[in-house]
This record gives sequence, C-alpha cells and structure tokens, in this order.
Amino acid sequence: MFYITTAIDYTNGSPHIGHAYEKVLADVLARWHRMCGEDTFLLTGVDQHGQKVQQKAEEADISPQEYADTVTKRFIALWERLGISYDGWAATTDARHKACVQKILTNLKEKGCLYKKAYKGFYSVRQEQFLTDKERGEDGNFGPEWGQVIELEEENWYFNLTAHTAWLKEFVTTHPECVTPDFRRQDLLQAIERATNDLCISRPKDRLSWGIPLPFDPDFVTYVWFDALINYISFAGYLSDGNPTLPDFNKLWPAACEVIGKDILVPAHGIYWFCMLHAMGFSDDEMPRLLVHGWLNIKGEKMSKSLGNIVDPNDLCDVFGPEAVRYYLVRDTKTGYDSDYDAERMKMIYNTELANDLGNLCNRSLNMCTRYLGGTVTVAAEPSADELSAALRQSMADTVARFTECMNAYNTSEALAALNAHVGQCNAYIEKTQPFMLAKDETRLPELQSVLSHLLESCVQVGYLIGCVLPDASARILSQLQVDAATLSPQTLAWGILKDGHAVQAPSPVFPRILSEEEKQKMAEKAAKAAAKAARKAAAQEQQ
RNA sequence: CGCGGGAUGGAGCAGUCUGGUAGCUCGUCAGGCUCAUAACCUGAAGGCCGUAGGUUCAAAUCCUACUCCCGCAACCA
Repeated sequence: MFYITTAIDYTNGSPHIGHAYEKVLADVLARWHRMCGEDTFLLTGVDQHGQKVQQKAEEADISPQEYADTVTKRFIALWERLGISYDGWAATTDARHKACVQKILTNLKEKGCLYKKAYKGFYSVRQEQFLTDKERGEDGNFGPEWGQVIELEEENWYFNLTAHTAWLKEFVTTHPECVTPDFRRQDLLQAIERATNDLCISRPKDRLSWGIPLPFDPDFVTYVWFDALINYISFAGYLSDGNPTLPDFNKLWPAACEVIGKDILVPAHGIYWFCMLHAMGFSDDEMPRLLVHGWLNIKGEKMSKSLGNIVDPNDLCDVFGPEAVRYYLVRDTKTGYDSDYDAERMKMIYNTELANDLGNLCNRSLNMCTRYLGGTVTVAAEPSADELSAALRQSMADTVARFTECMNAYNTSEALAALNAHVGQCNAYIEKTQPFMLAKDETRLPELQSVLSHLLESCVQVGYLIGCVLPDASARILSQLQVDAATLSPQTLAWGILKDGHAVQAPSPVFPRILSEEEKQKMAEKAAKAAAKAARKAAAQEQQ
C-alpha cells in the first residue's frame, strides 16, 4: 500500500505556484506507484479553521464556513485543472474529521496526556501566541513584528509534549528514513533540543470560536495544528468505527510519504505530529515518513504578497496548458531544495524537451511509418544485430531502470532527464541510420522496417513512462501508437511491446510549440536565410 | 564575531564529502540533413571555477582570512 498525503492548505487566500508544486509532486509520485501496480491512496485537502479565517470572514461579513468554502472551491478547481488524482479530500470542517479529533482528545485526556493550567503573560494578538523573553528585542520590548501585544492571564489546555521529546530524539536519530532529505532531518534534530515547553492545544472560545470544541471543556476550541495534523489519520479512517465513506485505516497506515514544505517541518510535523502519534500509542514502525520540499523563489527572491510577485498557477495554465506546468514543476526542481521559478525557463523547457525532442520524435517516427510502411510495424523474429540498434535497445533498458530508480527516490527531475536523454539517442539514431534514405531503396526494406520498429518501440516506452507526469499527453501518444497503457507495467517493461504487424495511426503533434509573435518572426528570418543559402549552393552546383 | 545558503564560460546549473583532462541545458557561430512541430544531428568559440594566502608533486575540490549576494517579522508550500 502506498498512502501519500500533502499538507492541507490554509483557506485564507488563493492558491499560488508553491501550493501547486506540492500537489503536483505528490500526484506524480502517486501516479507512479499506481502504474507500478501498488494499491495507492492520495490524500489532499484544506485546513479551514483558525483565527485568520474567522477574521477574513468578519471583514467580508459572512460566516467562517462560507468564507472557507469560497476559498476551498478555488483550490479544488485548480487541482481539477492540474489533474491532481486525489482519492480522499481532507477538509477539516468535515464532521467525520471533527469526530475523530474529539475522540483523540478524549483518549489523550484519559491517558493523562493533557492538563489544564493558568498562564499569565504577554500575548501577541496577530500571532495568536504567548510571548516569552526569547521574543523580546534588544531593548527589552517586543518588536513590531508581533503587532499588538497585551498582558493576559488565562487558563488553557496543554499537551505534555516534553514527555515525548526524549523518545522523539531517539526515534529520529535511529530512523534516518523518517525525514527526506537528510539535511532536513539534521534541522529537526537541532530543533528537538529547543523543544522545552509543552504545547498549548486550546484557545478560549471568546477569543476564537472557529474551531473544533474540546469535548471535555466546551469553553475552548482546539488549536489549529492539533486539529489540522490529525487529517492524515482521520481521513484514513482512524477511529471511524468502520464508516463506509472512509478507507480502512489498517490498510493505509502508516503513510509511506507525507509531502510537506520546509516551513512546516519544524515544529509542526517533525515535533508535534510525531509526538502526538506517539502519545496516541503508535509505535516506531507506525510513524509516517516525511518528504520535505523546498520553496519556489521568483528570480532569487522569496515569493510573497508584500513583494507582489505571487504567481497564479491558473495564469500559467492559460498560457502553457496544465501539463506543461506539471512538467516544469517536477523537471526543473530538485526535490527537497529551493528552486527558482521563471516563466521563460518554463517555456524553454517545454519547447525543447517536449515539443522539439519528444513530440517531434513521435511525430517523425509515426509519419515515416505511415508514409513508407502504410502504418504497419514489421518486427523481425530476431532484433537487428547492428551496433546502432543494439545500442539503442540497451539505452532504452538503461533508461527504464534509471527512471524507476529515480522515481522511487522522489527524484523526478533526474527521472525526466533520463527519458529526455534517450529521446536524444533516438533522434541521433535517425541521423545515423537515415530511414528516409532507406525508403528510397526497395532492397533495403528490412533495414527500414527494423529502424522504424526501434523508434516506435522507444516512443511507446517513453510515452508510457512519462504518463505519471503527463497523463493526458501520454494517453495521446499511446493512442497514436495504438498501445493500451493498461497492459503495461514499469517492472515488466522490456523490448518487444510492439508485435509484428502492429498498426499505428497517422501522427498529429502532441506538444505544439509555444512561440511569441516576435519569436515566430525570428524563426521566419532564420528560415529565409537558410533557404537563400541552399539556393546559392544549388546554383553553384548547376554551374559546375 | 547571530544562524544558514550561495559566488563555476552570455543565462541557469552539476562537479566540492572521497584533490589529478572543468561537465550539462539554453543561447551564439559554422557545417550536415530533409522523415518531422521552420524541428533533428555534428562540430566550434567562450571559463585563470568571488578575492588573497596556505597545504600538496597536483586544488573548483582541503585549510585560513576577506569581499559580495540571498533567506531568517508578516502574507506563506
């Protein structure tokens, strides 16, 4: 079972390119594991509770639920557009989730993990938290970043986090696979040393009403993180008493991969979440694995609302199409690290790798097969022994192995680079074998058939594998090749999918080039120049 | 001395851990090809690997010092 989750997005603003990256990454991994025949479940959703949603709703003079629903719709619409194939939708206002959170709270209280305590101190209204001396500036006051700071005394409920930190340190140290990449795990280990306070898990209702009420103390609602993190198990069927609308928890858990951003590793997932699970009684073997991704920066700067450089994925989809956006996001980002977003680069990668390389390869191969061989693939009983063809078959096998290895290591960028490298091999193979010349000599028909079958076989395998990133384009490629993806699997992908006599369709471009008017102009000039040169050459030859 | 990341041909990056011909993509230039989405293939130019020292037979890589850039309040993956 491959249970994969994403962070659930906070519904106080529209989705941006960073949200999209995380979901696309998770979706690509989910699709890959589905292709491999694994039972796969992808969970994503929205975090709808909390102070900021309540505030925004008050400003708009609507209920928090209405506000959250409005924003939620934007997320759902984007995920539909980007082809995110989620199996479960985690919205924290869902009654099933609320019930689960309350059951967990009740259980933890019975176990003695929760306690009520009065606390008096300085409270930041903006940040929704009490401040300690660590937050004081050099002059002894709290800086402007905390907004309005008031002195406040109130009772709250606490989770005995510190009772679990010794275990956590041991667990993270002895289970290197619990956080990927490893340098993030090192960050976490450092952060554990600093976790010296228990976690306040309640907010008085008079201050914040938009949340899940504590089942044993109705004057309080649950702190957003204690609510939100539980989505990973509540929507997996934890404590659901066999609710048929939820999955079987025992089948799903533990999550093979929880995809999160670097900002919420510490303390939320790395400390709170692991400790919460431990308190609930989950063993080391039942802990989820975290995949921590970096951020997309804009020209080296952090993306932020104040800088006004937020990128709306919908705008990109309008220009490039959703699949090009998907490809760019997982191709140009080294999983785990920050990367730079650049629309020009996205266009370049689309035009070169998808249009010029892969798209053109499929198109020219299918076209030659249609024109020269009537659309029928002829496969010899024994594959051609010539060096070029043998090398191409070897390249294909190596590529499948490399792709598999990279995808299993979450390395989408290198996986796609491997596919592209094989496409380059194929294009070079055409130059060397010159099938369009072979077609002019009837006696060389067997060679022509062999070359084209090698090319088309490569198109099938590459077109199939790329399906986890580009489901739609993959389907179109395989449709032209008349191959059913359902009959294939990465593990058994071997030379010889196309059988003798296989019929293919005439091609039509799957990845049309994206060019501005200016670029088209430039291309035209270049072509005119080349034509003039060819004409001069022809004239010179005629004179001789 | 706050913490961390970075500085490699025009652009973006890999290589640094485990010293030894500096590699990739794009761009530029030249040639080839004509099956193809004015695509494809081949080749070339272009770098004293931030600066200054040090270790070594040998340093982009190890050591030291310095310079410059970017994150580290909020919005926020």
